Amino acid sequence: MPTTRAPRRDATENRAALLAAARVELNLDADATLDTIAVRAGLSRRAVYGHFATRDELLRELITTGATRVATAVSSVDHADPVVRLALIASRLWSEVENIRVMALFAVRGPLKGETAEALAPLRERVAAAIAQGGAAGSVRRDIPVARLARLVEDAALTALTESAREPISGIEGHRLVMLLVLGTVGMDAASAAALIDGHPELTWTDR
Amino acid sequence: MPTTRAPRRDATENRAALLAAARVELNLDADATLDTIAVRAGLSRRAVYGHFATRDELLRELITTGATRVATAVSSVDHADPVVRLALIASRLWSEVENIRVMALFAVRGPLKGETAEALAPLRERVAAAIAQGGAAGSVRRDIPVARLARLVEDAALTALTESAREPISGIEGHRLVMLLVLGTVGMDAASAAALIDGHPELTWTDR
DNA sequence: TTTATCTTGCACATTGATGTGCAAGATAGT
DNA sequence: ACTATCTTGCACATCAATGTGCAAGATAAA
Repeated sequence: MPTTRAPRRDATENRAALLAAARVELNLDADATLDTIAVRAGLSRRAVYGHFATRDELLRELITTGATRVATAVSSVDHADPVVRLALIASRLWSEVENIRVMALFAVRGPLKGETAEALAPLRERVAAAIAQGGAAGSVRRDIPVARLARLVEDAALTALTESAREPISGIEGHRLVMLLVLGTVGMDAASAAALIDGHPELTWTDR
Repeated sequence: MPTTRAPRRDATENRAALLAAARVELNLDADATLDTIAVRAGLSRRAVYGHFATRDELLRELITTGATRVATAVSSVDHADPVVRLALIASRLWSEVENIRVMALFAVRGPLKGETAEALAPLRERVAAAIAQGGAAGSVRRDIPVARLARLVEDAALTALTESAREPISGIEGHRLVMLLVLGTVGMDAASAAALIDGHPELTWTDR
């Protein structure tokens, strides 16, 4: 009986490289080819099929791991003030820009729509909860129904992330921009939003 | 010499129907097939080629006519207060939802990127001008460079238009939502934005 | 009614991308 | 060094969508 040997190190590395390449390439072009992705990962298109049965499977993995990262990044957010909490969430999203953009992409388009939206559900819930609480406290606008405002807040964050792809933006600026847009969408004026950010050390940009 | 006869009435109607169908269908699915579009227009796929040489030509026409409509809708906007002007522009965009969405689509994606962006240039300029003026007057935030803020404002408007596709929204509400988001992005708090809208009769919703 | 104009249906060529089979070569585990 | 594991390159099958040619039929203009 031939005892199975351990998987080769380079193989697992290549698998990871493929996922990373897909993330990068899909951020550049939503219709990126398998070949494009493989080449960027330093492999041939044929080799991809040694790691993933189909293109969709690669994307599926990309999405689920991305969703996990985002979920954990956001789950650790906690703060009494719901508005600060929203800013914190925005802040975390910035650190996951590439993942978020890919997921936003497939949440709208293609056969993985359902799964992607589902994977992002926890994020939606946290945002909606913060908005509801903020509305009750009077610190968040009440002229837009909670569910809708939650979607708009997501879009606002996404806008900032997309902007960062259009024109290069530094880490600090991007980080601040996401928070500003989210707070603005929630009904806060620009000056107050800036003050709130500067008044809370946990909202300061830290590189890693 | 055979004097050419006038084009048939149904033919020109069908041409228009094709463009309309494309607009609708592309709003539902960015990757809509020529066949899908033709069927919605009540024609066969083959008939499309009697009106447009290629798929791209159909889209090109859709975009240029759309751009013209948007341009004229926005060009008539004029108001001393730059912020009100922005709200007015937002208001006009709402009346061109479908056109705008299609154009936003092709401004990012596909071979018509360049043309689409170019066709939207006048809109961009007007927004940027209003922002610059508002910044000087102190009624618009100055913590974000004008060009970038102009893009973000466009995105904010687009967000509202997209939201209207996600969940049905009445004309009045949609109209108001676009303005609210634009004003919020420009730095205004929710209450002031609402007050501004309600205080200016030219910002009132009119069905037509 | 006559006739040019449009539409249709079908067959077919083309293109671009995905997915498979297989043999030969490269590489890491043992 | 031996060998399982990966990668490669090429050929090939498949699929969906675009674009063409052509003949027969429908429809509006004259």
